[in-house]
Amino acid sequence: MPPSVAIRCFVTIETVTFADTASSRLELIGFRSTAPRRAVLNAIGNAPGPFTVEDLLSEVPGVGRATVFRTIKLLLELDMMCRVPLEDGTARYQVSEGDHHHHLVCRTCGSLTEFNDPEIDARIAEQARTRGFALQGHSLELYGLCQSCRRTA
Amino acid sequence: MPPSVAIRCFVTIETVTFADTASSRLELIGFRSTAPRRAVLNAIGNAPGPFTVEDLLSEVPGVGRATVFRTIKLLLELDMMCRVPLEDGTARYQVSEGDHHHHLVCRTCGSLTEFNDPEIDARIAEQARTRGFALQGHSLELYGLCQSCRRTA
DNA sequence: ATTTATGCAAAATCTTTGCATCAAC
DNA sequence: GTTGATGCAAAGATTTTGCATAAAT
Repeated sequence: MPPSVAIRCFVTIETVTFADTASSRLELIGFRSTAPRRAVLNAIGNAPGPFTVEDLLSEVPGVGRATVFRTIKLLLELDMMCRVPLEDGTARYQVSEGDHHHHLVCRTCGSLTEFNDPEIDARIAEQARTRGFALQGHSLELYGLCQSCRRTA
Repeated sequence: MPPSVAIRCFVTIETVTFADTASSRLELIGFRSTAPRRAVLNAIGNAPGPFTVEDLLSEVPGVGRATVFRTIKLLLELDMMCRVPLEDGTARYQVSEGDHHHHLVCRTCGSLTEFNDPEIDARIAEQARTRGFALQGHSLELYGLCQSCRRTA
């Protein structure tokens, strides 16, 4: 009988959170990892959906307003989060799922769905080119009723 | 010699101003034509380009802030003016030239150029349809440098 | 006469800033 | 020990509201 060998394999499934990723990226470019900052990043990462600044403020009771505003600004500048303008002039924030994208904004429940459309992007680039406009960015939001609100209505 | 007939023809070229048009439309739906309101409509009609609420306020010194805000809101609701959201969260206002349209927003000089693209609109409708989204409106802004700012830069 | 619109000033929002203190590196 | 980050509260900026008065129909 040949000798047997026991092989035990540990597989750790690590969920890399938004807070972790963001924190690392911030540290890389010289920002410090502080408790208040991490708290804000966690709150953002755990948000169940699009949120307002007010929402975020109430999720991090110990943290000062200024810090929350400063953190949001930081993440926006680094494209780690996106700001979605609503029709009433207010905005919602959300962690960007992919790269560049557009949004479907539900007027009833406020849900935000990201989507991409290379054809639209191409036409946009073309329109800019035609007009001698040096395109640097764009923003596209669709407003209406999401699938479930539509059924309810 | 046959009798002659003099025919004199008066042609009046009337420039119908924005203020006139808007005022009439407002009266038609039951709003009153008041001096402050007309002043605001005139200022809007005479604006050399996109303007902020602040710009408008300073153009109608005698008129109260509330009236200016209320008039803007009214015109937006009636689609007689459009609100263009900028990247910094502020907005500019402009009399809509055509029907539905999109905007090229110059990051340097702030100029706003309207454009249309049926193909983009079609793709947008298609994207909504695919997702079971009842599309009711959309907003598309392109950010970058306009032709002249681009040359200067 | 009715009823809408106005102006004012206060209130309500929303965001930024100055600065002393605290914490990270 | 340096330097960046924080919290607080005050200041700014922006928009809305209540209400007595004025003006339009």
